[in-house]
Amino acid sequence: MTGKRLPEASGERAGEGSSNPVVTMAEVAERAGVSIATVSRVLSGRSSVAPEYRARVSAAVEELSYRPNRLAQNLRRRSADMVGVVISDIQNPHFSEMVHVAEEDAYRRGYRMLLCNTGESSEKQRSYLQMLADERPVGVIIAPCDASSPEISHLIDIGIPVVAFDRPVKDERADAVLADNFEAARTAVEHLVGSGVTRIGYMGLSTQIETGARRLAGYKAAMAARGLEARWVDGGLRLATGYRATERLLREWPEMEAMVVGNNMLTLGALRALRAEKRRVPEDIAVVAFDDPSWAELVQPSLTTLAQPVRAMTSTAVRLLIDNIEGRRREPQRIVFRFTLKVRDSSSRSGAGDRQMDESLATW
Amino acid sequence: MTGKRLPEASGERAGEGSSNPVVTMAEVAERAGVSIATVSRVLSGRSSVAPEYRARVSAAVEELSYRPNRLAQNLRRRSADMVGVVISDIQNPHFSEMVHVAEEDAYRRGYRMLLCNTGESSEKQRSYLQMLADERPVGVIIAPCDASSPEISHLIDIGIPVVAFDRPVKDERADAVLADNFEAARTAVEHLVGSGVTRIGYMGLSTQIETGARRLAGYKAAMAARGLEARWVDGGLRLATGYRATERLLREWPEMEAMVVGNNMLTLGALRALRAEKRRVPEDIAVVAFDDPSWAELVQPSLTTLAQPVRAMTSTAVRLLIDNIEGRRREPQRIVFRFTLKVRDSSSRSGAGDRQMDESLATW
DNA sequence: CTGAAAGCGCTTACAG
DNA sequence: CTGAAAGCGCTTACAG
Repeated sequence: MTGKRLPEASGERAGEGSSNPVVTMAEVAERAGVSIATVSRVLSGRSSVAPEYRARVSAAVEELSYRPNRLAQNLRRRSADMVGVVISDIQNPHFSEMVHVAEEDAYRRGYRMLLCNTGESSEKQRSYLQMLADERPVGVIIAPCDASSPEISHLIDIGIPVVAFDRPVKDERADAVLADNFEAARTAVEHLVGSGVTRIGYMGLSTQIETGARRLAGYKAAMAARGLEARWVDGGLRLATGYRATERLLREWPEMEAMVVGNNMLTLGALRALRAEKRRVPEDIAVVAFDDPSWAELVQPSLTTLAQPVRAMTSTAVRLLIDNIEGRRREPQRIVFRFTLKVRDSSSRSGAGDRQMDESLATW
Repeated sequence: MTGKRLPEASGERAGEGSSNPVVTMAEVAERAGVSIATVSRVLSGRSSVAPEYRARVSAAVEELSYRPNRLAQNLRRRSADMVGVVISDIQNPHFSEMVHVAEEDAYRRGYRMLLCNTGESSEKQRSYLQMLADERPVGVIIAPCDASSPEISHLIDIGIPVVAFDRPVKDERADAVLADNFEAARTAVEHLVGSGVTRIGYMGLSTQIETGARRLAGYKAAMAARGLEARWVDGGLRLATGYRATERLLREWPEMEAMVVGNNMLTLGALRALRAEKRRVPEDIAVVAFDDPSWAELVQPSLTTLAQPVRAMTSTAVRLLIDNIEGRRREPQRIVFRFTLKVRDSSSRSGAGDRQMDESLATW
């Protein structure tokens, strides 16, 4: 020991009558008359401690309002008590709901949520995954915009389990919670065919995104199976691109009788375009849309949708992650959920007008 | 030194040819032939280091792909490189947008986002604030459902700055970024009066929430100033309660000609109730709604709204927080933004029908 | 400018 | 069951 040193800003008191805001385990130990190891053991509950000691420690913890320093625990345990959630767009109601449920479930199990929004940029995704590798969350749930970025494998390499949500990832060690987008698109086509139309177009989510690619594939397969001509446009990711894509589809295929729309943001664009082009729904064009946002019932006519069980999917993802974290490890799992077709007025060519009129006036 | 001990799971190699996944600062120091203090100094850039040493360290960092251990940094610095964001409902588009912008701004400045969703429960808010005190984020942005919970003051006591968003907090040491809800409600009333109606009701956000209380107060003041009778109902927080409150208001005041609605979730309920009661908008009831969600233009007729500058408000909140964190501290600030009235068809009693007909067909 | 050392506040293997 | 001590991987005041 060479020089005397000042204790660095040790426990600066709040000044007020209140107790010291930064109580340490050593102080608890002193008060309880035990070692800090014993305090730690009582708090963790993972080793047995004599009842008397246990009581004394509990009392001291109580009296001092002691709270363990998470930062120290994190360093020791080499991991932060957080779950990383990587999504592409928090403003998409699909992900808002997912984030809501994930946060709730994680919190209930003792973990916090670190939220990362990639905006569908591979660049940002890489940067976030790199950051997550540094922050050492206990696990990561990701709806990847780039399924094969090496940072995903790196997370798994360093022991951070990954669950893919909505969209698969390349690395086969990751769990995956998906929805059957292919089948859902097929269902939409079958429903429309069933209501008497055959010239069914598809205005889809960017096929750059796995979800978009699967939906398009399902649409094409269903049309082919029926011997119908498939015609589609790529609607990108946002309202504005959906609007323009819809215009294009209408221009290229004026005889179109129905359309399947690739997600809820695009639907906002599609509906505006249809209105601008003076196409009535469902009389001129029947519509079935992916996702089931809260306004689906409100628009006029109400919207037939393909709803994903987002709550169940998210809870499953969190559960898979935490099973993995807490050692109930198993083979990588891949769980696929089904969509539900919610038939409302936008897809019923016949009688829709009447039904509407029953429920409301012409305008509302 | 008493007993020999095993190095605890020291740097378990990945097995693959890849380099050791957990490189430490000591290894960088060794490789560069300097002390770890020097490595730290080079990396932090906060002290001057001889150019040659600097170069050697940089090279070693590069060669070993060294990344500092955040968990260790956090313990040393006594704070995690995160911003806590506490909101009431991520599924409300108002907060989705806020979270989106907050995350983006924070990330750009080098901080991550810890997201906490209280669901308007004071209980949950307390629990989250307690948790945040443990996690030691560099700062917290909160839209409080309980302005006076002592945990807010506790955060400030322990040196974590707090910025109130949307709704003020009791503790005067916190900054606040607010919108002028009182004035906005007044604007809505004036707009409706200007379009020729006088029997204007208010279906409002729960007055338990500061925002709701201010909006109601603004409505009442505006009505009083005009010598008009104010009649209102508390619409709670959600679509379903908004629906029922609207029904109640229509029953109690059948002569009502217009209504101001307290937020976007309630609006979904109000519009459904109006439709169920067969009241046409705007012919029977003109509507002005708080918030400007993406579907506002889509519903038929399009919705006149009071839009908050959410993006600017959020960026301001993040900036205030980070100024505080990075030492550009000043007196607590209180910044109030104004709403923008977006006049669309739902509030124009005269000519609305025609205008609509011009832009679209009867149904769409 | 540089290094040796203390210390952040915990957890846990070791010895008793 | 319990305590002393090492160690998690950094940052920084101190001495040179």
